[in-house]
Amino acid sequence: MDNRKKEEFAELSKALGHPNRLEIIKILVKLPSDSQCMVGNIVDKLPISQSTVSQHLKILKEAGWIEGKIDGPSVCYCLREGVFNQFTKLLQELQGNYSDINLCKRKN
Amino acid sequence: MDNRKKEEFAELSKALGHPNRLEIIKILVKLPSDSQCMVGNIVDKLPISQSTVSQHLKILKEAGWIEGKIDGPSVCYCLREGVFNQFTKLLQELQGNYSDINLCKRKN
DNA sequence: TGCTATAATCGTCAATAGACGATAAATGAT
DNA sequence: ATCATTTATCGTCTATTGACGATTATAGCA
Repeated sequence: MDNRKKEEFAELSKALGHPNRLEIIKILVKLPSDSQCMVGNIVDKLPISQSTVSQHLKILKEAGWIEGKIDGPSVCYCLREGVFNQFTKLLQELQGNYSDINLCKRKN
Repeated sequence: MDNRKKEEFAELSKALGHPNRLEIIKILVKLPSDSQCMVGNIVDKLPISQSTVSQHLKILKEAGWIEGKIDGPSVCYCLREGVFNQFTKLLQELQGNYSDINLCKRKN
């Protein structure tokens, strides 16, 4: 895993590393395919303010988890295509051919 | 995904969200099964001080990624058994039955 | 042209993170 | 008992994060 990938993976992981952002991802995953994913909908489902949600969305967008589509006066957010695959692949690459053989023998 | 799992997943992700910590995980994964994984070995491979490495190890340990075994005057760190499986499962649970159908139709 | 709705950005603040050197604690060797 | 080695912790510092309310920007409507 080269440096670029390491940075990419670290940023994706870091973005995932907050309960409210995980919740946002969960909301987007669970959306029926024909429904809207406006910011307001997300704000309604989280116990934090609109501006804070907007910040979290920015972090998720910059990390590559989501995309925003302007739709009239509002913005529709959605998961970026293939991002789960991307993340899973990076995780597997980190894991390599690791097996439990590598574990320290535990005596304590 | 209940709240407990969300916190657990967020902490694991957050711990992974730093290049130096990713590097530490990579070092532990790559270790030959019969070699030592002393802190000093890790310090030698990273461009940061011993105290900072120790902090990163603490974060990884508290998140559940690694374990430390005391071995004489030194400490041997290793991946916690099954942690990659745990993380992968949580990721899959987040992803649920998500498919690209949910993506916003992109026009912009 | 205003007016409303929506979301992003700004400014602020407290808390956390990430780095360092110095020190402390624990073990093993002399 | 002293000393060297190894690692954790402490104290400090700066930068970043996560939260908020207020403001700004943009689009659609009256």
